[in-house]
Amino acid sequence: MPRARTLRHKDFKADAPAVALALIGATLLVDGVGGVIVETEAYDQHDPASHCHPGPTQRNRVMFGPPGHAYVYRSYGLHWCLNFVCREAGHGAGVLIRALQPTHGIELMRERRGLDNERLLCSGPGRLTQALGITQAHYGLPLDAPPFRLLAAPADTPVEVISGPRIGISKAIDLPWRFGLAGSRFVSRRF
DNA sequence: AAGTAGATGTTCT
DNA sequence: GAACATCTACTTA
Repeated sequence: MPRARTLRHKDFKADAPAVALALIGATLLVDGVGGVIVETEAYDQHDPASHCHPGPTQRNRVMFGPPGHAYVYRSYGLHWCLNFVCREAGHGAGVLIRALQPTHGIELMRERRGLDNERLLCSGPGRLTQALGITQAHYGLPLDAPPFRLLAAPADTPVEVISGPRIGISKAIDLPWRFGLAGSRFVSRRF
């Protein structure tokens, strides 16, 4: 099996829904721990549900910088959520990573999550950051350098992607900007 | 299976 | 103060 291609800056120079769709099937590792991305959501500046909708602020500033970097924020005071910055500088846009199928470092993820059930290790944006050890310390870091590793899905195995409305928001609820790997049991909720 | 409450910190009005 | 890109534990059926 050939070594997978590392995703680079260029892979994030597209609008958020296109990047969110393309990321399904890629492998995300943080210090060697992680798995296959099976669920994402797109957010961009024209979208009232997005953190970058109001323009640059202290929290969202990384989304107005170069693509291919991590935007990390705290959700409901308790959880960290991981986004990938996309599109060109000057416009805010990002892709929320919502679920992984665990493949690497499963024992460590079990310890961090305090759970045995593999299906529940990374099936939600707050769950996967806990399993991978992501915190504010990762804010703004490039995705093509340690501790991150981001590998493209093998080109010879096509992935079937489904989409639907995003979860947990109250604005722009009809945009079908949630993407998932068809049939995966590791998504946070059924489509 | 489905619904609800409560935990908690940051951002915004 | 209110809202919030969430999760868990607990209830009710």
